[in-house]
Amino acid sequence: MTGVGSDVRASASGRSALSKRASTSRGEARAKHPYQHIADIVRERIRLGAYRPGDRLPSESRFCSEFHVSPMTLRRALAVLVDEGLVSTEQGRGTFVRALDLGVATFRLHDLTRQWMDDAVQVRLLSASTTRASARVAEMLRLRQGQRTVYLRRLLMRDDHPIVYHHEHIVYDARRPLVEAQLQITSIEGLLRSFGGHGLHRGDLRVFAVNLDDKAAQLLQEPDRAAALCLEHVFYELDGAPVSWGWFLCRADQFSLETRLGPGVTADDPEGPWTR
Amino acid sequence: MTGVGSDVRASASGRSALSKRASTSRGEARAKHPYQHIADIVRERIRLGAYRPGDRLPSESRFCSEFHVSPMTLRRALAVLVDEGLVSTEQGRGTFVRALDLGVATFRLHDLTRQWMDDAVQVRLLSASTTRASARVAEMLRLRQGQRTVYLRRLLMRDDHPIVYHHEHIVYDARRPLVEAQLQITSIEGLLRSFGGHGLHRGDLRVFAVNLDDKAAQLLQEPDRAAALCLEHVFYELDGAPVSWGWFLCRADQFSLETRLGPGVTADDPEGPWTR
DNA sequence: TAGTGGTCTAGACCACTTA
DNA sequence: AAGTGGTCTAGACCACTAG
Repeated sequence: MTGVGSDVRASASGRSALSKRASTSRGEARAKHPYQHIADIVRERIRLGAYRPGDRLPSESRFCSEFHVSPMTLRRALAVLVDEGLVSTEQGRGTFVRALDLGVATFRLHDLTRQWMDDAVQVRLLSASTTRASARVAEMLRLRQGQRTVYLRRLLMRDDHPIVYHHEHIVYDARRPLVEAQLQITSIEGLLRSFGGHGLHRGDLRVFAVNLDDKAAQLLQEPDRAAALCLEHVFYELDGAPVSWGWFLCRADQFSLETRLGPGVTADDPEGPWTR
Repeated sequence: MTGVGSDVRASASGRSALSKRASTSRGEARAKHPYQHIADIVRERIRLGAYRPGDRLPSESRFCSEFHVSPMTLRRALAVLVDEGLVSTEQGRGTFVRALDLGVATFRLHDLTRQWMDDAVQVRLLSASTTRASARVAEMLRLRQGQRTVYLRRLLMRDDHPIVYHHEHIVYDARRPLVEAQLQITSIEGLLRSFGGHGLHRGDLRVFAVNLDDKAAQLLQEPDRAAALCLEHVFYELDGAPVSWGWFLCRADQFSLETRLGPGVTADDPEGPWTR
């Protein structure tokens, strides 16, 4: 298939008079841009072991010659692989295939949230009350102890089963309709959007494991002290003042963060059936 | 400070005869590349609210005029902000400031591993034995039940306190010195590198919360059923065959994944002290 | 049709590494 | 000094969106 593949331009875009874009004539085979095509080829070579971890790749100028593209385009292609964590570059030395390294893995919170972005998921407001900031809340929201805050508790349900328990302390500010707006929320989209929708501008997030206390366990229909994934958040206003501090407690059996290291499988090529 | 800042070139590199690089003469003030400088300026404008969530940014050509750089350079600058999740681009429509969105947050595993990459952390091999694959192990490693595997258990200690418990099933293969090499490992660097060092090429990772069973709890000196952050891994050979399946069980009080949403604070500007 | 972002060219000079 | 990656230019054409 993609195999050797020199002269990328001929098979993709390029302004070379012939071929505005390959095969738009029959609407098949999504045309690839040269940089994507090159990235795919090099990734495939890494996957197949033509370039092995620690190896230095051919220099950029060599690649330019091989693929008949300009330096900028070749560079763009390599940037894709750098971005994927597959290779790393060192000025003056070269571009190297990275060995498997746990450290470079990244997880997207999207993987978590899309699990509760389902339409079947409903938001149930458990309680909403104004309170006086405890010492801890005051510290997190940079208030003086005893100042007014609003305390919200919500339960996210799917098919009448609880999956996430959320609670949150919000600085009380009569000028801002933040709280009123939050009380209206009954959908997940609304909940997630609400954080960004009202002047909130920055946030700090933290994911860790917790044991559910008896109240939370009961709400989530889990055994007492069951483990849960906790997503803690603090949101800030434009001027840097914290306005919200809260936690999403996610049932451990429903939520995880996943990712892949190394060259992914680009196309078909189902890489197995493996049974030794 | 960075403020308005038109004509980025004059204050940074550029080939404009004058100024090879600003202020190399007294070795102060790390010179910025134009694209970095522009990204900083635009990020600052977002942070200060000059461009607000949902707003369309000036078009690329306008920015080019303002900063006196070429389209490619301007584009590079915006790419930085796209990468940070601060703005998003839509072909034919424009570039927009993103509202706060939980979904786009990313966590780096590096944040986890650097917490145990400390020199003070030691690796203790608890046991190493050849076993026959159970149904579950066989399924994960794509073996037939009863085939030979190696089972390793390790404890990571800091200051004589256990922080991570790792165990792992490895396909037994006399040709490969993988297991032998793993047995030698006494440092963290060695452990993390070992995954990449022996032909392993790809991996799937998963992070979730678990309750420690009594053995694990005892080893980690935690109460029974304490919550822990579990990092599960499966590593594959070049040809796609799985060779290792294991878990890092991390004490919940020692490990978390953290990240920030929205425009970070670029330079000084300590954005506080906040007490209302 | 005008305006926007997306890609690409064919060079150039720079900073860094290695011999 | 030679070779490598890093940045930049001053345009060009394309695909997409919206009036």
